[in-house]
Amino acid sequence: MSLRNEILEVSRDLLVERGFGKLSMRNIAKRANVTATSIYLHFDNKDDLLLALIEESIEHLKETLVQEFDSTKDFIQQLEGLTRCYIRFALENPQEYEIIYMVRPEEMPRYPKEKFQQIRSAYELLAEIIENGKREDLIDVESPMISAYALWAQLHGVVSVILSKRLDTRIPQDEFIDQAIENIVQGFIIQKTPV
Amino acid sequence: MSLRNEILEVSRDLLVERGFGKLSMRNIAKRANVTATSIYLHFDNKDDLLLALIEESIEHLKETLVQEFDSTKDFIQQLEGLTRCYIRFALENPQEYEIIYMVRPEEMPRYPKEKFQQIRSAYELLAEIIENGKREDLIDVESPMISAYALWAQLHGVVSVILSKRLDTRIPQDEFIDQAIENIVQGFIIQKTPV
DNA sequence: GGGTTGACTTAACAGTGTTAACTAAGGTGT
DNA sequence: ACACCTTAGTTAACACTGTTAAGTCAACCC
Repeated sequence: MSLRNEILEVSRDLLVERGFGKLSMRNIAKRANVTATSIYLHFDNKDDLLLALIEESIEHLKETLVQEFDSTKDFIQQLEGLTRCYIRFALENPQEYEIIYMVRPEEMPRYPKEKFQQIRSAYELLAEIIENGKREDLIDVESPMISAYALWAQLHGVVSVILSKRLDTRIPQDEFIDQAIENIVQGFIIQKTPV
Repeated sequence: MSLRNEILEVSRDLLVERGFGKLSMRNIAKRANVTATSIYLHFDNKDDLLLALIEESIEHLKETLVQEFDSTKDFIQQLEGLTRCYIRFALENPQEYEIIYMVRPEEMPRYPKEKFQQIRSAYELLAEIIENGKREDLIDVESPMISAYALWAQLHGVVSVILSKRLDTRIPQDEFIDQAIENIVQGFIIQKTPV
């Protein structure tokens, strides 16, 4: 196996094992049985390596969502299914989710913004569903793109509150998730039947 | 002025000026005209200093929300007012908001969880409003606490997407915020009038 | 066989948080 | 007055971090 892939694999392992904070060039190198500088032969710098990991994780998330998607279900079921799937992915792969959304574009000035906006590909599926819902006149949204973004932002909030362990200990996580999903989905479909 | 306050002030300035990432003990010390080790005479460690900054920022956020709160308005207006105010605070004080929610409890194992859960005090106002809404039978929520948390999580998601510059450049920020707030608030009040 | 290329290492720089040991000043007790 | 202790600060160092310049060593090419 090429050293590049070895590095990626080791990095992935270390990320899952010890978390983002402990992911250092020297740690990675040590486990790959090379020196830290060798990594620079295959990646421009740490950001570049992280970006490669991020892209892998995005792909993973995307696959998971696509796999879950069931076009035979009705609109609301599709929406709820995807939101549930999204949250499930994040909880089952916390480190992967974190690396996708914790690494901040502004702290990686060397890398083109497009790379980061590519991340939104995860939300494109949402946009598609919403677009369909609009076409079939099931919801009444002005801009499916903005709506999809808003939906995704809310989802991300729910996930990040859980992952960063900010949830009040008195609150059962499952109930919180159910409540949040209900709010999010309901907030969406209300627009067809205004009060 | 005591050195402790001087350090806090300098830290606050540096945080706002250069951001969280550039906030180092040596930088702070240099601007306060002391050595880095002097900081340790007044704070246990960097986490301790950060926590002091966080508490200040929480207080600021809390004050801003309380000031905005207008009990004469009706339930929905109260809800929308507070969500708007929350988002406005975050956009006007990005560094303060970030330090509140970006510093992660798990990366500060030395500090008691309660300190971090105290952060939820910001959401207590939300819980109160919801509680009132329930009492006056304006909404039908099972648990006001869980609902308040869900609401806050959604809000946080919207804010963090904007602050981390993840918003698609084609999407006007204001429209995104309006759409998100509408979704969030609507998702809430629907529960009184189920479809 | 000499030259070039590629993969890798060593050594170093500048930065980080943190600690142990030290200094200097001021106040207190006798 | 003098010894003592506390307070507030320092210097020097440790163990990390990302990153770079320079060097090594083997394999391949002509």
